[in-house]
Amino acid sequence: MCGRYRRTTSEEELARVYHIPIPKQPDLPISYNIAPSQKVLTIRLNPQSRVRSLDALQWGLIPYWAKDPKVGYRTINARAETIDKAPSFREAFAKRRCLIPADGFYEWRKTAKPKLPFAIAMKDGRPFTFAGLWENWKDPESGEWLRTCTIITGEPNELVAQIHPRMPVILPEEHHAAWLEETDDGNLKELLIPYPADQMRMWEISPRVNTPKNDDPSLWEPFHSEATQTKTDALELLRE
DNA sequence: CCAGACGTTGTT
DNA sequence: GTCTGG
DNA sequence: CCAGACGTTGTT
DNA sequence: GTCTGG
Repeated sequence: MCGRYRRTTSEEELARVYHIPIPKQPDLPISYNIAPSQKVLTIRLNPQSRVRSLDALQWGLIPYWAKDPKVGYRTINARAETIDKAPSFREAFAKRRCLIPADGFYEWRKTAKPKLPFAIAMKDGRPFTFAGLWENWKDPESGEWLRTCTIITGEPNELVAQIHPRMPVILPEEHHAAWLEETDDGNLKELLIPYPADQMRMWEISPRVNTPKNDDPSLWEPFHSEATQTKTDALELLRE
């Protein structure tokens, strides 16, 4: 699902676009290939000060009651369909929601052999935000606090459905304020729907993206594998 | 009662 | 096959 | 998400 | 922490 994405918009620019004052900044580097377990840039709302902030959280949510932080390896995504029931996510869904800025994400078409990676982004190239949840977890051994997050996934739109049965939930700006509140008006689950396909584009990219060690702008370049050069159905994928 | 799970993906 | 690391 | 490891003993 | 299974 959503296990890899790109964020090359600076923190300064994101702060401007999403109305975030920046007394302090996480100073996370931009990346063309962000992977689970890494620290990722998030937007949260301080319920006391009513101010939005940019924060670095580790990707892979660890519930506060977990005994072992390794559960974070399996909680990089939360299913929208069950997010209000799943023990690992329901409390975070009720009280600890966040936004995760990106300007593209990657999905693999696995019905082909070998699997083929694709990039998905907005047609206008602007950044957007995934719907996310966050948690604090205290390491019982060291007493250290770990701050973690997860990206919510749901049904794909018609564009992404061509290659993959799931996609991350992207929230339009009109819903940011409600999502970031500490309270739930009871309708938040209704926001977790596929982002309109007509505003997005998708293209095949090089399998160099497969390893997060490769982290450079060339990952964004269109690429045509032998499989897509020879298979009619794959070529149709690339048509608008 | 205690023990054990608590998650997602995709399955050509 | 399953888990860890990035 | 994918890639890569997956083990033990005993310690210059 | 809370729920399910035995």
